[in-house]
Amino acid sequence: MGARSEAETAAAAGWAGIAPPWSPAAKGRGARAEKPALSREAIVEAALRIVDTEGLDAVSMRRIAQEFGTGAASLYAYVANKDELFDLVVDAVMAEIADSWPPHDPKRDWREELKESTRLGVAVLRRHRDVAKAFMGRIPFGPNGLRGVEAQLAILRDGGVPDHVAAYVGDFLGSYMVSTVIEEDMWASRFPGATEDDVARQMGEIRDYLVSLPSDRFPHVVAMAGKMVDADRDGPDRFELGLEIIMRGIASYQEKEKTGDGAGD
Amino acid sequence: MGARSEAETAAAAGWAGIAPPWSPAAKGRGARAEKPALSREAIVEAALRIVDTEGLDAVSMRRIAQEFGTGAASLYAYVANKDELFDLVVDAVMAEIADSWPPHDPKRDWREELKESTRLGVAVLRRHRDVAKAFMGRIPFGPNGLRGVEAQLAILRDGGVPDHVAAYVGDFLGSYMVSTVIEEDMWASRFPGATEDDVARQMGEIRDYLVSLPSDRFPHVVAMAGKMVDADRDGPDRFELGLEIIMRGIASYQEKEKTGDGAGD
DNA sequence: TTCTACACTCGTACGATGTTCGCGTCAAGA
DNA sequence: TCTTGACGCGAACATCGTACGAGTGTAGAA
Repeated sequence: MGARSEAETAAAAGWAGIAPPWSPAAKGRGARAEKPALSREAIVEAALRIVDTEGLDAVSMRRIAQEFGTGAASLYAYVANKDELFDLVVDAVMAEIADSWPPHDPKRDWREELKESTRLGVAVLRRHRDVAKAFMGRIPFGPNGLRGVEAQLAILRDGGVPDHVAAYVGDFLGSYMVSTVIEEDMWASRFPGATEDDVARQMGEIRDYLVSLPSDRFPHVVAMAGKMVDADRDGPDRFELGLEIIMRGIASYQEKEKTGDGAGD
Repeated sequence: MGARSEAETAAAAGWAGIAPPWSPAAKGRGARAEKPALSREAIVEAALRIVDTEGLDAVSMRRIAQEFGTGAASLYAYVANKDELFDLVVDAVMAEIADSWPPHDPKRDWREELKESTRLGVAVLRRHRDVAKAFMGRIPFGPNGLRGVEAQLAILRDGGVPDHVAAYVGDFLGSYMVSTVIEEDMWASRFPGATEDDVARQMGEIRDYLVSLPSDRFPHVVAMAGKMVDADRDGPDRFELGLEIIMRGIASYQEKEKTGDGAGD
């Protein structure tokens, strides 16, 4: 319990109905006062808020219910189970991502458009701590996920990328976004409560460990220890490098001018 | 309980010490008969065996202990906690992967070598059901993980790929392998107990759903539904396509001949 | 050979988790 | 005012990871 109003405390203690007349609870079921009433959207919002402040692992049905001053069972009237709830959370984040994208401009270079989309998407994921973990093993085919896919396909096809490549690249870039953020968050989440400095020191220790390996068996690892570990710090550079690698790879499939020739599948 | 010997059953029931003299348990601590004695390696082996037969989520400390006819508490003498155990499992799989790789041959094309490594790695991951999920958010810097990194770096650097690119590509390909297998397994794991046909039907339904979308708002998704969903079935093709995209991207960074000039970092 | 002390095993318990069941309460209709 | 039906949600269940400490077999000392 933290700072909570009397009304919330009353509701949380199960006083609904026997609350004193000056309590909002006395005004009837729907008038449960400041806290938003239970609903699918409100539950998803609350879940996302908890992700932002306490991390994905802190999201439990009880913890969400607590946000409404009630018990976990109440949530099951609006959500089938935790898995479905996470589907909704993922789609809510996909909405943020798709909303962050500028409208498709066929005159721009498709590589730049795609890069920018991916950058913006990663930015949204980063804003929500480790929500990226929830994306793993989930098909983003909710309504907002589809908006994102549609936008990506528009860029790719207008850019002259063959359909069978374009059909795959959406998933590919999605996975890349998610992996990127998960990996970035790894260091921090592995040592909960660690400060930036702690993380930096941890990475220093790992680099020292790599350097200390027998250089006859691990010559390349020893030689590259600095580049491998330090690179993890300035994530943007790594991320941009991967992005550029992917774009160049895709570009090599680009049909410079659209001939009627089908590449088959 | 499945088919188990009398000795195991006795041990499982907590009869250690009061077992009848003809029971193997009576022969003393070390002689617990057929079942391997508790040890770090044996625990990791058991965990991996459960992953293979029942999936990653079925791996609990109790379930592993059951494999030895004992309780969960006994495992903590060999393993600090479940997280460390999973580190060991991951490294054990990394050992399999690294062992599956042929020795580096500088005369071969580095792209082909790298592709083959990745293919073999994915094959190992696939063999262990959804063990790939355990790789997520884990740095593969165990002894065997390092062997793998070393091998990849050797291929890349000998191939003339600049160091700062090579340092990143190892992680990149690792993520790609893991994401690939997780995505492939997604369909199956989402509907536990589903047969191949069930999965195929599920995917058909999704394709139908995509086709049924309003084509004014989702023109590209509707047009590409077939290519997007069906492509999920023959994973190898998608996987190979991604592999080729990555290789072409990396190749664009390749220095054709090694000049003394350092690319800096 | 007997006794002592140590190291290790593992039953039990604790606090979490997701989910289900059904009691009890509230608000609308008769 | 009384009845009725819907639904909120407290309590319970099965499962999880993990800590603790009593009990056990073994090895070394006497």
